[in-house]
Amino acid sequence: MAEGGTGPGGGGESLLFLTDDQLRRGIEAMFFAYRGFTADPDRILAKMDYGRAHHRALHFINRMPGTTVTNLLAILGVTKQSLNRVLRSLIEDGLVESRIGSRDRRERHLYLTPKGQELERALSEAQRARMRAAYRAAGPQAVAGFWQVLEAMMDSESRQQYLALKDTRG
Amino acid sequence: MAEGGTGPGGGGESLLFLTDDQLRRGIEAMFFAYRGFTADPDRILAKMDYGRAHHRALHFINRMPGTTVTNLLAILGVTKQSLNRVLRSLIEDGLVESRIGSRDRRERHLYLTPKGQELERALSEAQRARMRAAYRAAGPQAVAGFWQVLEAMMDSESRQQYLALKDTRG
DNA sequence: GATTTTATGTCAGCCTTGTTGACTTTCCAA
DNA sequence: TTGGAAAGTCAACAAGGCTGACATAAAATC
Repeated sequence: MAEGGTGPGGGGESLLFLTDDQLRRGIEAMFFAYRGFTADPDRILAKMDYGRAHHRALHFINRMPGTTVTNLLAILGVTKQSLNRVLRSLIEDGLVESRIGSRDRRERHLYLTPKGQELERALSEAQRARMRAAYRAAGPQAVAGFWQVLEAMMDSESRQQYLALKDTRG
Repeated sequence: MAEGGTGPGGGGESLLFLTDDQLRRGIEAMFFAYRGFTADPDRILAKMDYGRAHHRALHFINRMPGTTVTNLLAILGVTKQSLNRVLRSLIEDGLVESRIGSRDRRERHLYLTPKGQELERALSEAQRARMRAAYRAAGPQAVAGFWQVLEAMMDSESRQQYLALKDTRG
């Protein structure tokens, strides 16, 4: 009882934040927060004939205009058959344009059309609004910690993809 | 250049952390981190005939022994048909026990059997191990910020459920 | 006591989004 | 010129969401 929040061994940092209860709290926070995170775009998508998979494709095509299908596959972590079904509907509906590569004509380079940009904008603005509110409520120091923990939670491959995108302007 | 991290207007807090780039960073961090968050239990579940839905049911039955079906429904946010499919297989396989309520005999109270506890333990330990590593890498201050932002991101109903669980011992 | 409401379970059917496997077409590069 | 990579397609399947309809038991209410 004498130690309070300063740590047991006097070794400097407290390890109280590593108890099973604190870990469980993080697990449940991730579960409930992710539900909120997806809720707003999901409502928009439900009105059209699209799902979360379409949103993810639109997001990353917007972030990496001209990306190839193979690259998108690696980022999304799904099979090409699964992605292809999504891409096909986006292309048919005129949201995504697929251009044959000039250097390597086997490759397809993906771009959002103006219509695709419009939907992407609506979806991401809904998501940004919630993120903005959360940032504002928590403050800049909390946001820095939020990034740190999430980054440390990623698989190394995801982390590399995340870091590669991090300093890229949208 | 002169302002650094102290903010533009001298109004106290910097608002640099609210730029669209910082919001986008949070969005992508959630996407990639959630993938890591579910990866380890998913690998265990894939060996058995279970999925993420079974994991979620096991988690919350473990956290709230004796909970009713209706309560679990509210927490998981799915339909009773969807939950029932999952519960039926867990009960058939002897991981979950469903006891008729003593006060209200319409209610079913749900408990993990020893076998269910064993699987839940394996799944949550995999998830805790990753969370522990992330906490350790980021440090206690970052963890506090991580909780704050996630909590602010939840819908109010989810937040109430989260807070109700937060101070409950497992 | 009769009626209504609540809690649960179940059947049927649908959708999205993931999977594997087999196969074709295109086309770069050795 | 031929092997193999990149892209796309078709078929089949599964998990896990959904809606709607319906059944049953028990509690609550009139």
